[in-house]
Amino acid sequence: MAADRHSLRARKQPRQARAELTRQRILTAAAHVFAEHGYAAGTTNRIAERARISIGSLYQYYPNKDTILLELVTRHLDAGVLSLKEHRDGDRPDSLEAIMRGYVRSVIDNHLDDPKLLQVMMEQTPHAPELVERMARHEREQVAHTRELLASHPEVRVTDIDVAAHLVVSAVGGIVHQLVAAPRSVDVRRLEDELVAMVTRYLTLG
Amino acid sequence: MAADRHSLRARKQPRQARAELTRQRILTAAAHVFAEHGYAAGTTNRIAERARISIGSLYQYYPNKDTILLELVTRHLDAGVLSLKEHRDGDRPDSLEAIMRGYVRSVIDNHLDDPKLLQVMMEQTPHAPELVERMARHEREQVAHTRELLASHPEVRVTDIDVAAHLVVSAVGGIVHQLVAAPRSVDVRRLEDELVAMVTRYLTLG
DNA sequence: GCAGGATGCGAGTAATTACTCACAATAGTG
DNA sequence: CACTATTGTGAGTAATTACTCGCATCCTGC
Repeated sequence: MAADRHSLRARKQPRQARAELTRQRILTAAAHVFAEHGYAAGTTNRIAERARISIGSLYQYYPNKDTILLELVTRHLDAGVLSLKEHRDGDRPDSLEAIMRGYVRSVIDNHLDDPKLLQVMMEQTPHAPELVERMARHEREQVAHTRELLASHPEVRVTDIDVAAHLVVSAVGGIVHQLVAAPRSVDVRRLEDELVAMVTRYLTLG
Repeated sequence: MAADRHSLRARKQPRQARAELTRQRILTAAAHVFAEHGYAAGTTNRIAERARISIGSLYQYYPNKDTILLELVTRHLDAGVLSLKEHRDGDRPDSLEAIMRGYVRSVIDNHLDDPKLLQVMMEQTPHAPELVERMARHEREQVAHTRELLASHPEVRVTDIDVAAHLVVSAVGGIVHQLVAAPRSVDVRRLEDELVAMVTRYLTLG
């Protein structure tokens, strides 16, 4: 996971339809392999094998191993943002608790999808500057959005909105990641209820 | 990070004082190297070099690389438990908030000590069965202890003590890990205050 | 001071793995 | 069909790295 000088080399971009298909096959295979073996043991040869293409083809689409993970992370983040947007647009709840429930559930659903892969992404983030940057930006956006939400909602009573927004995002993210890391010893929906309750009470009783 | 058959091979145990010293040197060096390079790039040769011993000597004390990390994790967990005990025995606070403040601060202090190393430990945990087991046990103990605390404290009003204990441990652990992973963009003590407030309110207004 | 055990050494080995390159197969175009 | 650009192939390479082993050095008890 070091800086790579392969990045600069020009990669041809797909002209035929099968090229795009191969790209997708590689990503899907990589997701499986990384989830099963972790990043270090998830070798590029294994990925190619699983995708049923040759190792040479793989390197025609991705200049190095890091880039594959980077694309997986990007897609995961994009999917998360989209999911949040959908949750918000679906219904217009007025109570703060309903909003928080939507948020919490959305985050949980995103992460329970493929816990192992998510674990790998979290692991490798600190070792790739590109990933660090992307994650940091994503978090800033989350906090900013939450801040706006809190600021505009009449039920919210906290002294410092910035800190509160940060805490909410950290709490939900942190707990869900804990949940993902360890095999869940407690019912997910049950924990969701309590988490929503905790956050809501915190926000309304400042 | 696979199963290793070296583990069974007998390792001599120290007779002379310098042996124990070397052991300690290895551990200290390993902590630095893992923190700086991560686990995969933190090679045993680098550790030996930093400890100013030969690679051969290193393998006289630890049968393989995994074992070194395992010992570091063990010591960290033990230190954490000890720190918690001290916090509890130091003063006898009666308010729930004071207890929670002590707990949160203890966890934060433990983790802010060497964030990078902690990151590596968290990363590797899922890849070593021994570590998984140890961590799981540690968490069970934490939850059990918290459960007892909540059960015996008159201020606590929650419907399900088990879930509440789980949530508190997850929340504190999760948020602190988030805090450690990302460069903290918000003041630590400030976040601590709010975290304590959140948890306390949750517990007292069930 | 010496015998024997404990500790230290480090060049070398076997295995792994990211990545290359010379070439083959295939698809679009006139 | 021929011709060219695009896509696919996989044996091979260079680098890395966990770990070994035969030997040197040191310490301790007698």
